[in-house]
Amino acid sequence: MSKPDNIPAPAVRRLSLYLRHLETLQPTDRQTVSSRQLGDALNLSDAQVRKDLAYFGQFGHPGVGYRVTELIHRVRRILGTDRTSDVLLVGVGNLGRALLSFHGFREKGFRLVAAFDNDPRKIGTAVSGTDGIRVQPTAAMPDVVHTHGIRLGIMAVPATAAQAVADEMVVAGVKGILNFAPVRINVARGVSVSTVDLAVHLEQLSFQFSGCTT
Amino acid sequence: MSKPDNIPAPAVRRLSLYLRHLETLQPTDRQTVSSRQLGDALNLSDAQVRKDLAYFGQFGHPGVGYRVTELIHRVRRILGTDRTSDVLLVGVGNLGRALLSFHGFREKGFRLVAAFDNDPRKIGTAVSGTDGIRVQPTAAMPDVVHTHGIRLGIMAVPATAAQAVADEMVVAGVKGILNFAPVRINVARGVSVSTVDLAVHLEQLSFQFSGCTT
DNA sequence: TTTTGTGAATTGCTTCACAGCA
DNA sequence: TGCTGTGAAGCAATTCACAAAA
Repeated sequence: MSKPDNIPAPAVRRLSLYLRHLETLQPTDRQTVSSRQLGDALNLSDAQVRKDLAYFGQFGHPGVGYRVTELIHRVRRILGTDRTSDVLLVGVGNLGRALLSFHGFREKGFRLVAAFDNDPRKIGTAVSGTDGIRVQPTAAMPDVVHTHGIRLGIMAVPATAAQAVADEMVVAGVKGILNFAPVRINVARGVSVSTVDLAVHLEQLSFQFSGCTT
Repeated sequence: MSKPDNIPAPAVRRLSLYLRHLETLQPTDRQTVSSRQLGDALNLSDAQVRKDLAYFGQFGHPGVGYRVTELIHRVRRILGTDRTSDVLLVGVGNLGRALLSFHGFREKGFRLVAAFDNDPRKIGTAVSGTDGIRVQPTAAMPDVVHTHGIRLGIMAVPATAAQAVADEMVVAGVKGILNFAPVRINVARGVSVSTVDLAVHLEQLSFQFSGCTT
């Protein structure tokens, strides 16, 4: 019963934002939201919200709006976060350790369960703030991926190592890579990569005012 | 001599990626790149590359391509990273400390020069790996922003504090905020925000295969 | 030749506007 | 009345294709 994948990529991105906002609504006593209210909260038109959600099914109730808890469940199912999934991390540097001890992933349906690094001084050490995750060599990835049924990996390694590490992850069976190295990563079909480049974000902000001031 | 700002936002985003790739080319002996070569490296069409660059001026040489070092200088000037700019950080938690000790910003034209946090136990302490940055209370922001001429700030605080902290940053004079809290931030006109939500990125990856497998 | 810069054609996303349901 | 879902219209971004330059 999968929808025809004519779904615009921007619509999928916004789906996560809808979910994020809906989750802030749940603790309140509000039972329903209209497309207009959702749009106002995210700076989008009401039509945009309705069209986005309609790509994935009929979730709304005419004259009423969208029921908050119902929509949360539906969106989580679509994103695949209705069940918790295990995630691994490669690269236990400063950023890697920060990500490992970040507990915000849990409530979003992601659980960091393993950490890898090839620095001999790190292998075997426990990562603080993680109830017992120990650093393993990347050679152990295939085993861990298989036994935990892992599909997602976070990569926080230097740019020079990134492509090689990504290749190892893919061979091990990882299907989605969140990449923090400032390089384009090439992967086989069926695997996806999402790159977060901090310098690129700063450059975008920098551009905003360098345009007007000069 | 500013270009008419009919420039598509996606073109500006890609400009950073062009720069990133050009910088990897500079150490090699290659003097020029064609739009096709640049496009191949980034999975874009040659026409896309030419059109993007043409929004900002005429940088190419027909029959030759783009001269690498020339284009690097031009793009940096456009992005405002031809001069190093000082950046502040608010929120000295695990992520904040990781960002402070990340030296990759330097070569991109950004220098982290100050750190703020309102936890009394952190104020006054030095942040390791940062040649001497000491944590200050956020009340000190206006002074620091003024004396350093700071325009950019990174915000690594809990979601619950994010909007209030952002307001303080804007009052202090910050013009661009890189936000790591998973909430939408509202700011005055003339200020821009770029949000990096790690959970959202994982959800996007998760969506890729939850679509096909079910 | 090779390769840029750019109008024209095309694709794709967003907004409009309204029928239909509660 | 209030609100959704959706075809049609409108707009923005990408690709095409070619004249001009080296």
